[in-house]
Amino acid sequence: MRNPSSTTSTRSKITVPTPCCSKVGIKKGPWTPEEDELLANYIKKEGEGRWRTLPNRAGLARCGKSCRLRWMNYLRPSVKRGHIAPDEEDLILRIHRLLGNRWSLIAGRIPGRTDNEIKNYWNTSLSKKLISQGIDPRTHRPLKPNPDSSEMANVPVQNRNPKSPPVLEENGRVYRTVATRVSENFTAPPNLDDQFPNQVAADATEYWPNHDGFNMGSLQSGYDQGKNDEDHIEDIGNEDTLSSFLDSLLNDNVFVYQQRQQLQQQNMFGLSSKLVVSSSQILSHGNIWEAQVSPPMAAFGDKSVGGAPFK
DNA sequence: AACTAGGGCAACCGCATCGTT
DNA sequence: TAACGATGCGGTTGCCCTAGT
Repeated sequence: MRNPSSTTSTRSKITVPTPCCSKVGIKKGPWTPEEDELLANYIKKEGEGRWRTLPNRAGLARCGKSCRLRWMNYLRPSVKRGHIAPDEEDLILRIHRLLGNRWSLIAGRIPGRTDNEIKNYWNTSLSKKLISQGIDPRTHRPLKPNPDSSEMANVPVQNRNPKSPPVLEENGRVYRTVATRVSENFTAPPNLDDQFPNQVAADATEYWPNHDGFNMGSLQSGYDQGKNDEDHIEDIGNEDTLSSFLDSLLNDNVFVYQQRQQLQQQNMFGLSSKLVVSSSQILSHGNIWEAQVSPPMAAFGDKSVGGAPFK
């Protein structure tokens, strides 16, 4: 569930029952083949949407939410069912490490898979597999903390630096810390891949080389090196930028900062996509940069009407 | 064969968010 | 600006199946 502190709402806090869930005479429980057929035929003819009134129009004694869920998770032609392939599993692991339990976002990057399916797979299979490998499925870090950093092992990355501010929301935009120089001297990291072959390196010990495309100059334009300990904020762009950003992360690339100009232009339009990446240390110009993008509690790609922004 | 425990998965539920009025 | 409606998301529940005893 969302972290209540991650967002603010102007809505009344009075809980209003979702109308379609409180109706009498609404059928619950497993769907029958007949119901499936009714729903599928109706959507094929009329299209998706207007879920609230769809049951009546389709002749179903279900609530709109139930119809939507059934369609999205089961009946949609694009839904791929069955065994999750190893490459899909690897992708889930990598994205989950970056995003946390953002199932819809993870599903959005795995064609044919639904958020529900991935969530179930995670809860029933992957998390156990990680635990058996000695990895905390929540943090993607070793379950047995390193004695050198035992106190920090379970501390969210964002909170390790007491000076790190929380995610900021201002003027309808969302900001998060981008980079903090944490070390002048680079020391080769241990290779966790040997220990945890199914995991990308735990971010606490992840060091990224200065890949092509990492434009330090443009980074510095958002970060004043004269204020090493200060935090810096960077607005996040739209879903295209986010998508390419995620791609770059998944490919073990570093931020594509040359898109910064484009980002700034996009931000002029008030786009407020929120980006979550666990802290990663980026080697650049002899320094290790700790990218402190919003932690999973932040509202990465928060839902919006008309479809999840990054699906 | 009967019972029990555990896993897998579909579906439900509560609530956040956004657009509209 | 607030209220409302519609939609989407993530956590949780509960049913069904299977393996073990």
